[in-house]
Amino acid sequence: MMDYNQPTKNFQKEVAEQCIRYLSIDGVIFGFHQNQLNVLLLRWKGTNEWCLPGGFIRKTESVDEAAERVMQERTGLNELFLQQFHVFGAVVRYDQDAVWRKINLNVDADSWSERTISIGYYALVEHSKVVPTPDFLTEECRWWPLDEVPGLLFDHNHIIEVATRALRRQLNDQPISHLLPESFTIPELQRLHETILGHPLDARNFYKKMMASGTLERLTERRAGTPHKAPYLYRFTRSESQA
Amino acid sequence: MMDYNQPTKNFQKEVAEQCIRYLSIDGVIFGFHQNQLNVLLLRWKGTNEWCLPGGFIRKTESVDEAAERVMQERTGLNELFLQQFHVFGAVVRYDQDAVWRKINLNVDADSWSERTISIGYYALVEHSKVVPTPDFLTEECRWWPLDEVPGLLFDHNHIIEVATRALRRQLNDQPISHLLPESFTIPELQRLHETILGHPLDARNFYKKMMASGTLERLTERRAGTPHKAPYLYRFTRSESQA
DNA sequence: TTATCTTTACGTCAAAAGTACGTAAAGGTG
DNA sequence: CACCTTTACGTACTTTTGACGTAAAGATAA
Repeated sequence: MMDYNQPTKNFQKEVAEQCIRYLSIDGVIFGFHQNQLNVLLLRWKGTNEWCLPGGFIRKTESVDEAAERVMQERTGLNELFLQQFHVFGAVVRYDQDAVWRKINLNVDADSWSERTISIGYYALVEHSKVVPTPDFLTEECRWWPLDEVPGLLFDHNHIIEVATRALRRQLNDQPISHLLPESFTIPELQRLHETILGHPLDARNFYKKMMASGTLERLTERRAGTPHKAPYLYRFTRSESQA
Repeated sequence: MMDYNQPTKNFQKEVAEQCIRYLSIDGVIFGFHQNQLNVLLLRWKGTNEWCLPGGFIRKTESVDEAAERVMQERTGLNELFLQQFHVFGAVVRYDQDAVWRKINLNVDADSWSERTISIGYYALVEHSKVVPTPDFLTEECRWWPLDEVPGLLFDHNHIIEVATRALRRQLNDQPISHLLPESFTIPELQRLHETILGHPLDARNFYKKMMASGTLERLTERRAGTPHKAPYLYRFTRSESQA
């Protein structure tokens, strides 16, 4: 069992034994809530410093499995849509000394302060279903609106930027369904697209385009409780591979 | 200096000391010749087995630099268009025993038969400028037409497939210029597009589309020596980021 | 009760992009 | 020099995209 009084030491030992050195996973977990894109961040133990969820790859698991495991642990979700989007492989990715100081880590220079190559994954999840769960190096896990994300540890702001660009590109190719609940209204879907693309869309044209795409199925129910005309609920027809 | 009588042993030692274990680069170098897409392959020393160019990442270089170095060594080119396209991270990527037998390698089980995660890059190069150069594990380096590629070592056939799909996707987004010489005719460009896409295009419509793209500049010369009407030469106006 | 306002769920129309196909001129070959 | 292929255009039609119109639904205010 992990000795939580000496987490760092044990962690280093575990990584060295079970995991592939130099190589890690960083995950950008996107959620959509109150018409905003959110990402799940972790606060480092005993500090006010935030970072992305991540982890090392065990020698016995595939890279995809490692990403899935890490994301599952932080979200409590069994299934999630995951996409590999970039390898961050610069020799100096960030100011290591500055980061070690920020997180009060006394580093064993031989084993821990070496460069790390990181494989970036993004996940699209249903915001309301996530149970944010810190890992043993962090003491808080919560959603941050994408445009309020603070200065993060490591090069994690940069990773979020690249992930966001990749997500935007994906939106052009295929419908993005995993960020919304099973059923949703067209205006809600429009807000999602607007948020990802970063600019407003014409409601009439958006409606037309979605109808023409053939990926949506109208339900008989409508969304009640709105101050105006009750919109129909829709769901994606999960035929092909979708996001 | 490398001892070429004991290449494998020294290679293993070098890798262990200078390079990042478990992690390698695999490169799919595309060229275009005689209306066919070609890839550069290497024949393993003393065998009739072919594989992709590749190599390990040195501790002192970035992943991109490693890819560039490996590709430069195999092609003799200083500048080449490189694109990271996928990480191959399965625990078992191919039948290791079978491969070791094929290449007559006696493997030190502790250090060399471990899994390797590979970062896939593809390169687009001007076919005629390449000087195919084997590395010290191989004794032949040459172009293979994409549709005549034999069964390769490791999972390299799979990697080529994924790279080809990525290249096809890229063609939709941006013009692909690096596969052609500085100046070329529209029909030559059309053959390239047809080859990448895998289906014929209408010459009239292709011409119109290319003219409308605004990325081409017509030269005053024409291509002489053709049995028919001499076509104009064009070149890409290298304004934005192009492939 | 009824006018008003916002939102939804459609529709219209024109510009732009994509697709099918026509053709004259260029440059060989028999 | 007739003939054939290829280039370098052009025309016409269809599909997609984008700007904008509007009636019905549902709440709120007078």
